[in-house]
Amino acid sequence: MSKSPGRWRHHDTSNAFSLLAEQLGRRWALRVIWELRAGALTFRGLQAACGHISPSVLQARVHELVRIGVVEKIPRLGYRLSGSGEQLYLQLEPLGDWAAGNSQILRVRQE
Amino acid sequence: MSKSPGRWRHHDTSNAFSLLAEQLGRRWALRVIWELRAGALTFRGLQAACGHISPSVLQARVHELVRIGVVEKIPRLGYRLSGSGEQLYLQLEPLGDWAAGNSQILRVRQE
DNA sequence: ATGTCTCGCTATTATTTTCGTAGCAAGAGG
DNA sequence: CCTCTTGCTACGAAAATAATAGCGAGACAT
Repeated sequence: MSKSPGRWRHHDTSNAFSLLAEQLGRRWALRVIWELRAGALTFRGLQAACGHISPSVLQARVHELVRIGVVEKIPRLGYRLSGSGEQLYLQLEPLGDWAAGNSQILRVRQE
Repeated sequence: MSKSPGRWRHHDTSNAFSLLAEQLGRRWALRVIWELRAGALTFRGLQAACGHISPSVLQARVHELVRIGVVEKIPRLGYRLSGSGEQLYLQLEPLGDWAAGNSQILRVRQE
C-alpha cells in the first residue's frame, strides 16, 4: 500500500476499518475494552473481569491495545482506556444494545 | 446459566455483549459483515473482497454468522446481511469513522 | 530482617484455530 | 462433449490460544 496521501478518493474508511477489524478480531480484544469501560483495572482485576482468560493472551491483547493507543498503563492503577480508547468504547456501546436486543439468538445458538 | 428471566438485575447488556464479542472476536468476522454492507456477494466474491482469506475459514465464519442470524444465504446471489445483520452493521459503521480518524496509529503500528 | 501478601508478568506445554493449496461436484453455456 | 464459474471440502503446516505453574518486585506487618 502506498503511503502517498490522496490515494483514496473520499475517506479511507474502508481500509481503516479493515485494519481496526484485524485488531478487534482477535480473541478477548473487544471484551478487554468493554471491561475497562468503568475505569482502570489492575492486570489481575482485568483477568478476573474477563472470566477465563490466560495471562499470556491477556498480556498480548493489552500490549496490542496499548500499541494502537486505545489503552494506557498507569503506574499504580493498572490499565485504563485512553482518550481515543474511550471514544472507541462509545462507538462500541451500541453493539451492546444490539446484543441485548438479540440476546436470545446469541444465547440459544452458542452451544 | 439459568434460563429464568429476571436473573440479571438491570439489562443483560454486559453479558449479551460478551457473547457477541465472542462471535465478532474471531478472525474475519467483522470484515465479512463489513464487506457485505453494500449488498449480496457470492462466496468467491466475498473471498475476493476480504483479500486473503482461506475458503475454509470463510466457510466457517459465514456459517457462524448465518447461525446467529446476521447473514442469510440466497439461492443465486450468494450471501447478504439479514435484517438484524443490517442493524448490526449500522451499529458497526461508527467504528469505521473512528478507524478513519485514527488511521495513522493503526497504520503505523501494524508492522 | 523475615514472612506474607498481591502485583505484573513469563515459561512451558497442549490444544485449537487459521492458513495455504489443491481439488471436487454441480450447474450454466456452448 | 468441453469449458467455465460456482460453493465448498480435505489436508498438512503454521500460528494463535489455553491452562497451569511459578518468578521477581514491591508493600506491609511482625
